[in-house]
Amino acid sequence: MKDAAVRCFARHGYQAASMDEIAELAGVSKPLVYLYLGSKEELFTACIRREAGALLDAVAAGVEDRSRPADEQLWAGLLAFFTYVADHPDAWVVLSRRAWTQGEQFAAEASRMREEIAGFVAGLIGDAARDVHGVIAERDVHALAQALVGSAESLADWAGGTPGMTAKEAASTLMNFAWAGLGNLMKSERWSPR
Amino acid sequence: MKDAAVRCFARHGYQAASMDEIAELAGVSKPLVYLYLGSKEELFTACIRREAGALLDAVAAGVEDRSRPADEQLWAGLLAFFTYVADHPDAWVVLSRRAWTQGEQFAAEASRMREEIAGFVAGLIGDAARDVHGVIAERDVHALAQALVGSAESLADWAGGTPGMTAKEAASTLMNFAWAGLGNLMKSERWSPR
Amino acid sequence: MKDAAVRCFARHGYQAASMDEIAELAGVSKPLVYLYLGSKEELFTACIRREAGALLDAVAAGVEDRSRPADEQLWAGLLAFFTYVADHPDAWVVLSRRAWTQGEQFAAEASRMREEIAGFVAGLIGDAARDVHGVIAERDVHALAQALVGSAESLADWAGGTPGMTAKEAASTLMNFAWAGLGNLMKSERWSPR
Amino acid sequence: MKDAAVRCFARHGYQAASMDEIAELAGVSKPLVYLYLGSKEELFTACIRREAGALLDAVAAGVEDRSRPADEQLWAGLLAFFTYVADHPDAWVVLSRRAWTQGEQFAAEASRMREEIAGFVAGLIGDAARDVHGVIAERDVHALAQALVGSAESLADWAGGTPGMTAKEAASTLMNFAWAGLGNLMKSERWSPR
DNA sequence: AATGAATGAGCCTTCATTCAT
DNA sequence: GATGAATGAAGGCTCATTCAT
Repeated sequence: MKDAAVRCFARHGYQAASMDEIAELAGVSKPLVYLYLGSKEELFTACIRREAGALLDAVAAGVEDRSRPADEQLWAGLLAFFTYVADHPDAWVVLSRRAWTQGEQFAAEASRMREEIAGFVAGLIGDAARDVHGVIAERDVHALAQALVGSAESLADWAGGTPGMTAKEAASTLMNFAWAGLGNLMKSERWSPR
Repeated sequence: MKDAAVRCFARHGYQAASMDEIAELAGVSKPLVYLYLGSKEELFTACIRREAGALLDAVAAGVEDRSRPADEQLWAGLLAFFTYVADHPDAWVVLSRRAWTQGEQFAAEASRMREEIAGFVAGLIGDAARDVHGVIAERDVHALAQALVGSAESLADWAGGTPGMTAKEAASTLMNFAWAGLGNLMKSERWSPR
Repeated sequence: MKDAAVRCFARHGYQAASMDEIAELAGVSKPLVYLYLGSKEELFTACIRREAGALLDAVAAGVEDRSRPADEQLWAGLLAFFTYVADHPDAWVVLSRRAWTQGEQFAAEASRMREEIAGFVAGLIGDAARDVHGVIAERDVHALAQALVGSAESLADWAGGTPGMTAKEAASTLMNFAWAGLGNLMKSERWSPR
Repeated sequence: MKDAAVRCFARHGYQAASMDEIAELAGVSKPLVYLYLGSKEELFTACIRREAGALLDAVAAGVEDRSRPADEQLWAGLLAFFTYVADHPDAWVVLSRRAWTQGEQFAAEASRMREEIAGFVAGLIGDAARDVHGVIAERDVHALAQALVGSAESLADWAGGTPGMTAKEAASTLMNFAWAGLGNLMKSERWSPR
């Protein structure tokens, strides 16, 4: 039943999705939806929470061991992320920033997940910096995490619309793109305008 | 009048924005809005088109000279982009992926702008590759462009919510993040899982 | 089970009372209510009938002997009425005119009880008239009965909301108010506009 | 438009009256009702307020001169009341206690009117008591006012359902019924159980 | 005998959209 | 050219009522 809701929300967005359609897609009557999931708001929140949890779990399961080298962790996390998103396109649509237009309360819900991922990535970047004895400002760490997460999101969207683009390929592209840049930053080899 | 519409759409999103509010904010009567801009859809499309054009113009003006070195062009473009976004937050809200309500046809409109920027970035990447006599697959070029654009979007959103974050700082962070990664890719120094 | 229904109907009125609440308050499941009492309408009708019967019985028991002098009968009846109403506020709420939702057929049900009481009162008035060899039109008898019943209802409601007002006090007030008026009417000492 | 609403509320009561029917009866579309009168609650409140005001005005106009003898004032007020009720049966249905089932907020509204009338009547009774140098407890005055108002309400309802019953007749019956009773009370000729 | 589970039907409310002026 | 006034259509939510067990 929540699956149907996620499908509808993914297709039309929160506002445009109608409870009628959700109920019909779920093959049940509307009052039943209200009986089990409460209002439309609660239903949406529940969907986001469930999907966010599943995505976080998938990534955590992929990373597996938080004591491995940072680059391996990042690689594993990216791979798990792209794989999950490829396998659950509707979930991704609901979670991605695209869906954040609707009312602050939902933004908060999905935003929490994003921040958790960004925080995890920021942790990795910090670890990596320590590994190479590099220095990097706290603020830069967060900005970089945002950039990395953003590029992952963007690539995920793009991969979703590009037939033949595998999760591994996307993860690989992003890893190459990001890791060298991060490495240089840590070694303080900064680019600067001439 | 379009300004009012952009403000409303930015504040509430497409669906939640009401024509009543737009008309009131514009200081005119509702029928006038319909007379000049047609339906709500057309109005939104027109807004997006206008704002997208302005953003593209700003970036183009920043880049200025398409014969300069690729890194300088990228830097100038990023700086122009972050500056414009900081100066026109409402426009950015409407243009950013956040506003791409599912199931609507406006996605196409904003998507066009995004693709134009991504194409420009892809061109830069190709140029840079040629400059260093590097090799890089066509598909990778596009994937990288998507990643870069995505990280720029993400950073723009994040900067919008982070007081004291200047456009220059954001551009600098992203430039450092991206340029080294691109450079390595071009030199075929790829990261690969052990 | 009917007790629960009466409580609910008294609290919320017919329309606003929900079968869910009634069933819950009765401590049984909803289908059981339907099994035993049929529809909501039938349930309400049954409640009214039961409460009306109980009220009538109480008054009849108070009057006791239909051969006593009319004033004693009236006094006894009033006292019994106010006592019963004070002791069963919910029953009174359901029976009183307040509950006669327009357009429903239950009006008939409660109305029957009211007419029975009014008829009894009318009989008393007729008896009293004969006692004093007075003359009084048939129509006047009924009008007076209505007036007396109405003032009793009104006083009952008022007493319900006035702490410290006893049944005896209410009955006494009404008896004084009514008896002299009736007496005068019977003696044809009518008030008429100057 | 409010007329239609009053008619509907009178026919079905607050809960059972539907905005659809009100709009249809008024010959306008439903949104128009909402535009002018707001929600169903506001509409009902407005109706009650209007009708209560009109009824109070009618009675006040009938009484005309507050310095006349109390019995004349009462007579004039009763006549005006019964006349108004006979001429505006729907208004009376909405105002009478029958309609008070629905939600406390409305009860308060109509109750205000009833208390105003009861207060006026109580004033008359007090005046009359002073005229005959009678003594009567404050509490009795209010109880009697309630009784009188109640009998008026009851008679009004009954007259509404009794063809050929004129307002004058009803007023006359009630005046006879009440005035002697009040007179006796003031002269302390109280009835008491043997 | 008793109930958890399910629904058809309807109501209040809103909003994009259009006439008549 | 501009608008006050009006509406068709649709959506969220509830409730009396009934099966299948």
